[in-house]
Amino acid sequence: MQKLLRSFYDRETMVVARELLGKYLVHVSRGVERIGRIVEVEAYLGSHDLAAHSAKGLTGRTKVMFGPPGHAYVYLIYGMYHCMNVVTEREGHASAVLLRAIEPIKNVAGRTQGPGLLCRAMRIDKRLNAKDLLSDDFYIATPRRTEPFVMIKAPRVGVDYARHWARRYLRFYIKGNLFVSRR
DNA sequence: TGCACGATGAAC
DNA sequence: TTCATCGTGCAC
Repeated sequence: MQKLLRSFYDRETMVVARELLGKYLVHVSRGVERIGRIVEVEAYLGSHDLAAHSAKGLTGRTKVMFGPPGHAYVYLIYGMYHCMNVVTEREGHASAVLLRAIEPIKNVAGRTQGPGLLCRAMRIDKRLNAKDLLSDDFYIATPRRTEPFVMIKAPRVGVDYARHWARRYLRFYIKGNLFVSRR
């Protein structure tokens, strides 16, 4: 597998989001390598995007989004689930891609259809916040063999508070994949 | 120092 | 449709 380089993440967020589909998320913890195929993502375009956490500005939680690309932004949501993002674009742009669902490839137990379930199954929590995704134990890679797929665009989930930004088609997923979260 | 509210998921 | 559960951001 070919690990994605910094230059992959340092591009327009919507391009990164679309190209993350079909890639392999790899996390090694306690000597166990877990791999999931990314099948659903959402793009958060920067501090001007009212649905993005970075729209609140530079705060303790959002500082990772304002940092350099290719790092993980992991946060606790609703007091019980974690969500994982990939920081994109140049430092200071505060954009990211939320990983919403994966297809189990290796050592992934439990359901993975949704950002909270994905993190639970991949053993991803706040300890990985701000971690470099070019690490040896936490990265995204291009699989040796890639399956062709059709991509679907849809509005993002759970961001109705973001007015017109909630209606933009910034959710991308692999058509027909069984592990895409519904709604 | 207090409090309203989630980029969710599961139960009813 | 309701609820579990708690860190964050902002009001006071």
